[in-house]
Amino acid sequence: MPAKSLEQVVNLCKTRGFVFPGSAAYGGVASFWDYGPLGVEMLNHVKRIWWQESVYARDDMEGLDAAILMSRKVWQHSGHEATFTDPLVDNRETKRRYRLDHLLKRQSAEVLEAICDILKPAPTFTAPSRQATISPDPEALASALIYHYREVQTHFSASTDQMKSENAAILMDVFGLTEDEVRRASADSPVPRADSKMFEPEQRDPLTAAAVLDPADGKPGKWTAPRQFNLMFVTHVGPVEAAPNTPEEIAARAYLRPETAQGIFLNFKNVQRSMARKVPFGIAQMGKAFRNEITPGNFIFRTREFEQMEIEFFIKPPQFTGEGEKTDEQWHEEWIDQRYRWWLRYATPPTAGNVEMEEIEERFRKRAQAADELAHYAKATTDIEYKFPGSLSWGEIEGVANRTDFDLTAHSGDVPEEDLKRLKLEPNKDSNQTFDYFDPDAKQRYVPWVIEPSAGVTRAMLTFLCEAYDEEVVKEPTKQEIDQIKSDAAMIKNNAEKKIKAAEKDAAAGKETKHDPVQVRAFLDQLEDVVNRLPESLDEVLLTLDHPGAENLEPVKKFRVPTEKFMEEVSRTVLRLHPALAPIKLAVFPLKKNKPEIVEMAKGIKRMFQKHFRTVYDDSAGIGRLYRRQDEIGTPYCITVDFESLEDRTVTVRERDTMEQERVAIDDLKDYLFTRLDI
RNA sequence: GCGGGUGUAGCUCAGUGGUAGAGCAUCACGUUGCCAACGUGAUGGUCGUGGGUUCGAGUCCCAUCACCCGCUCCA
Repeated sequence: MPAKSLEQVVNLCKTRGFVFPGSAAYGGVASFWDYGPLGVEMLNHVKRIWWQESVYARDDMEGLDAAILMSRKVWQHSGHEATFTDPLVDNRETKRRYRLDHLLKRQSAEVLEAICDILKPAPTFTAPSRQATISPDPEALASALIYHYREVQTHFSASTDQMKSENAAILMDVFGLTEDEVRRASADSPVPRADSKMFEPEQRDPLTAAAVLDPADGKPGKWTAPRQFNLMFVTHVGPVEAAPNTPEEIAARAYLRPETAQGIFLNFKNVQRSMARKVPFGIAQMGKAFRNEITPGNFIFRTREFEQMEIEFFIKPPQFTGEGEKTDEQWHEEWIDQRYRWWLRYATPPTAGNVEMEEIEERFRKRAQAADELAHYAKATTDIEYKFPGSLSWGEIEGVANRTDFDLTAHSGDVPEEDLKRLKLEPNKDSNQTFDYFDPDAKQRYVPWVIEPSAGVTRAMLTFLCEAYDEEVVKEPTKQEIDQIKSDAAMIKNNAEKKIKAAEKDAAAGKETKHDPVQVRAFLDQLEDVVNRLPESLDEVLLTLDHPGAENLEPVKKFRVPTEKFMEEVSRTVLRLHPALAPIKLAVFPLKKNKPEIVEMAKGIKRMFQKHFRTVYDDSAGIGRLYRRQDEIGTPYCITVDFESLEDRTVTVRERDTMEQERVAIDDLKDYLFTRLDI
């Protein structure tokens, strides 16, 4: 059974040294996490099994590690600078937030025309070239609106004016520019400053004036101005600090890469030539990537700093594929399948039976993205998703995209007109290379197409942790103990019923209520369901107490402590990780720590293995507790040295999932463990 | 950014204006012949931060910071 709530996994991670909140001493920074001693082991294992399968096990792959910082031009031509920004608007009435272009797509033609009518006479669009940009096409209209609102804000916002004059002062003082040069440098304000009558009232807020409807309630919203969210982290190359938006600052600007893929595209020819590769072949890369996510969260599921494992697999374009050769669509399918099997293989411990394997498979699925979900570069994308516990539920863990020849063409300097048109690209005047390939077999020159399987390392770790987490009942609870829980639950119910009545009475009298009757009722229903299914549902009892409706109920508080203690007695927490993923592979214990010969022998066995994989020695508790501790962090094997060991040089090897023990000679240990750990 | 919630020991939390607590964890000593045993003791806190009310504030008031959940998304 996998984790029932994300909370369980988060707690385990924090207490057992997998993941710690970042910068905790200073109150923490949302979305940044530090990986502890066990976390770093596991991340390394995830990366290792991926690299082994993606690079070593194949004949058609090479590796790469490109720089995190690249020329800003890379991101201009890849489309990220223009597309990796989301203009968002809020409805002050419904408190809903939308992406502007998505919102416009859901408006009627009349509304879109109304917006155009408002924009056309506005001073923002008086220039003929600007006038042409106004059209009822949602995407074009979105960018026109963003530009328009920014101009409006520039003219009415005091703080913006102030910032502008400060910037101007710095430019003049420090860089010695004239007033005229400052005006030209400041590309953000092509419209001269005017008095407040410059914009008609409806021109100040076209979205609200044109009665743009909120899809949530179908009524016209009270909209905020669209704000641009650039999802890329900006930094500067060079130690000189320049004032914002000055030419010096803009020239030094760089982005932390939002994906590792572009580094591969730029090195396509380097790798192909130096390794004498023929298409089809692929390049794999792992590394950190950074995205200023608007909403990070769900623990390490979506973070602003994360690590990717990406493959760009270069294939023949469809128009050149001959008889019997795989098409782009077939290659796409093959990679989806390949990657899906990888996820399943490492989510399944070797001890799993057929029933377990089927259950695991049900929590992984492939999902083809709909046309309107696709990224700007993709022809088709299929996501591999995992059913995470709790509200997170189905979440993407890998995307396998058909990126066509978009990226390689976008970075090429010399591209035929028809290809630019087909890919909706502008000619690239910055690049001095053409990323094409001469196919010696077909005797043709072409820009390869690309299939991209792209997964997150940290997200993979979360996936495997959630899937491996189990709270197993190991000691059959007595009927008496079950009855105790039942009677406690009955008491909670009694008390809660009273609180519900009181709350309803207060609510009727217009008074503030301490309890939300609906929530409390929902909690009671859940509790009843769990109690009815006892003892099978034993592991759900404590989780139920976290229900929002259980808050502020006295009997619940009293119930929690003894129940927690009871649960600790009858159950064990075990991470059923695939051995390849387990942070610690082996733990060695002495049965008696005050018998020096036993201790010495145990430490000797630890030394035998520690250079091969992470091995620990522990004698700080009774043998039962030592086993449980290792179960909790997924250590697949424990070795115990006892009195018999001193006589015949055999030890007890205990397996994590089955808790079965086997007597193994010390001399056979290496064989025994290496085969089972697949090392 | 908006709405809601939470900040007390390493963790989970109790503390309803009057001496800062419990369980777990950690450490030491003793005991312990294979699945979260026991005994004794110890370590650990400017109660998120700043201000106010009060004889007295963890508790009431104001401000502020941080984190969590929801909204946009996606590896």
